[in-house]
Amino acid sequence: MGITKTDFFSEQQNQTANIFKALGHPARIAIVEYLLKAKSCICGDIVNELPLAQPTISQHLKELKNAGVIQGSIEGKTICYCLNPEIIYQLESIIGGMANEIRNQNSNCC
Amino acid sequence: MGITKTDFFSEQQNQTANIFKALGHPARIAIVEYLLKAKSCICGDIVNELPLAQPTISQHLKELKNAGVIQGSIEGKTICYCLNPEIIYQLESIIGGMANEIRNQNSNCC
DNA sequence: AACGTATATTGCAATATTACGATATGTTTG
DNA sequence: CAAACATATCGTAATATTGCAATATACGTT
Repeated sequence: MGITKTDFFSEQQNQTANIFKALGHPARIAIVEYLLKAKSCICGDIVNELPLAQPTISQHLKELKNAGVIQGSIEGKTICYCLNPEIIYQLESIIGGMANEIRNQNSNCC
Repeated sequence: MGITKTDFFSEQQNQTANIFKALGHPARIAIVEYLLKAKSCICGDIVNELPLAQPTISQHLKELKNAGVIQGSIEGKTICYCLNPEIIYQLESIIGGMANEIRNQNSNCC
């Protein structure tokens, strides 16, 4: 159907999936990488950096913001976007937890 | 259009996005969590664990496999699925790198 | 070989995503 | 206030994803 049965999964699972989903597009990875590289939180240069039209980028930024991956605050004429450390740390913890579980369970299956 | 302009992004960006995308669905998160919990690499119980029909789960497993997140090997009558440690470690490294960059750049913007 | 069990594939309907032109909104500057 | 700029929203077309019933495939057992 294309409709995701979110009701059947836990709040936690849905939220985790949402963060991953937000990062599941090369343009959005590129945006995140750019925000990391541009130490200070840079504003509208993203449109010039990516091979996508302005409305498209605006839409990607919106999705990243909805998922909590980035934050945006109005800074006069421009809007200042930057990463939300909380979410990145949260992701680090989720993946780190998975990796640790794998390291601990030295299964010799497969 | 719904078509992703993968050509315009780096191989690396596309591959990273693909892994995130594979994890960007609650059912697939649930599958990964189940594979982590069931220390030995369990086979067909996943269908009984999730509130989804068998073809749907088969499809999700296929997507996880395509992205390299899980591995499947035929084990007689059943098929044995388990996580691919490589990819999880790779993800750990990607996210860890991002988190470290954020920690190092103590920007006071936003 | 015939049956049961486990998983994959096909086909299709419903919905979501991606992309962008056109346009709206808001802000600074002249 | 008007012009210039930055960003968001709307509308729409193309494509992708999600979900499942039906069916196919593959293996082990009788």
